[in-house]
Amino acid sequence: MPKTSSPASPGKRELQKEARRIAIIDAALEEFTAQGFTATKLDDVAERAGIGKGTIYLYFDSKESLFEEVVRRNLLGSEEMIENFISNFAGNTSELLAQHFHNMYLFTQNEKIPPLMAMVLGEGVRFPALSRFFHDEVIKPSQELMRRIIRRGVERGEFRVDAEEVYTQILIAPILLGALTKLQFGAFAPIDMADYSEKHIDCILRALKA
Amino acid sequence: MPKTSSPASPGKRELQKEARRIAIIDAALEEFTAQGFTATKLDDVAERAGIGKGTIYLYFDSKESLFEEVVRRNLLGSEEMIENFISNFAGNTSELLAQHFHNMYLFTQNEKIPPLMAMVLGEGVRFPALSRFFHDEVIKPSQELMRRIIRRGVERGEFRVDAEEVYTQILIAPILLGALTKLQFGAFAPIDMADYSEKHIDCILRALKA
DNA sequence: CGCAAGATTGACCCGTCAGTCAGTCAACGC
DNA sequence: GCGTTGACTGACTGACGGGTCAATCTTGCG
Repeated sequence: MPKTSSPASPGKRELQKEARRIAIIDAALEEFTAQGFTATKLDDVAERAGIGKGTIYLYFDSKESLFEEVVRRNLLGSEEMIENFISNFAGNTSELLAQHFHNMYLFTQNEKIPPLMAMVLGEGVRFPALSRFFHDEVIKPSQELMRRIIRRGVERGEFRVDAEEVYTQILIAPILLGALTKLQFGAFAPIDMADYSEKHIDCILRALKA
Repeated sequence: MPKTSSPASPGKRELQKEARRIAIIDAALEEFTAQGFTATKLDDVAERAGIGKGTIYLYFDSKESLFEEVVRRNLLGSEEMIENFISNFAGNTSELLAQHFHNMYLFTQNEKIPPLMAMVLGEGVRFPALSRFFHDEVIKPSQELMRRIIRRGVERGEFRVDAEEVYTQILIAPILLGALTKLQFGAFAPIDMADYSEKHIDCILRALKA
């Protein structure tokens, strides 16, 4: 079988390896999100990445660890960026909150994200390690950011004093459900996400306002 | 050829058949919710139901149609009951809404329900028919009930006039996310669902109040 | 060049199940 | 009883796909 990947890259093997690793993860993302974890065949992942199946095992221990890497690389947040955004925001907290939610909606608009979330929710139960990782690395930091914003609002007297006691899940839930609904039912029951997000943010502000 | 619908006709075999059908669905529910669709072995379903695997195929065409039956039997709502409840409610709409949400929280507290929801989310993408069914039979009716309650509130001047425009998903989302969160992360990050639901209902009422 | 080290490959191995079906068993009518 | 009918069974099959590894190719270096 002729080798095709010979062109160029006289450079380091190191670079090649890292590029290949990423190519595999990207291909796996495509397949996992399209087929789900169990239904995805590593043969297909390999084909999409333009390599042989065996090669996958040079980079990952198993299908499962590949899956974890896919989640890791694609859901791991840019928390620092958001943190800076929050710290440096000058306007009032309602605007800050609205902007932050807007950003989250943008994030979930990325077509790769909802299927990934659905997978983690749907198949996560059978991967406790992944579940834990997801909670610690994605859910918890995101909750803490939310809490910081709310605290800011309370301190400035913009939000009611017991606003901090509201579970951040309650506030965020519609974003996730919106993404999942669109994924599952969008084909026959489309949602106007712009309108949806606007109404959502409006509801939240009403619920938190002093 | 034996009697079809005449009352009090024991027809031993008939009864046996219906009982067996239900036994299979119940066993399948257990296995599906514990293992997920793909990971569930029909041998295990059969063993749990106390029958041979072949028998399953006397009652269902395939693993997939068995799955659909499981969903059908367990998520199909008691809409009429709820409808009566709403129609006959005497108090103000805030109380009605609170009560209705309370009921939904109770429903999701049933330990069988969250895994089922997670399955529909996780594997639903590969079963468009199921997705559609789920939307038409579960989501849509539930949204319509919600909308009726909100309309009642608006008509009585209890809710703001544009409350009807709020997407019912936004209001319901925290229930689903709460159930899923508890399922996925409850083991290491427990939630006080009573408190959670209370805060949730409080938020909603603030968001809708006139 | 030539060759060793390392990278890649895909045919193969092997366990796993969904689904089948020939044979067994139990109920019912007579 | 006894024969017919339908329910039930579980060993079997065929497809499938995760994971392996001996063979092959590529690269870097002397």
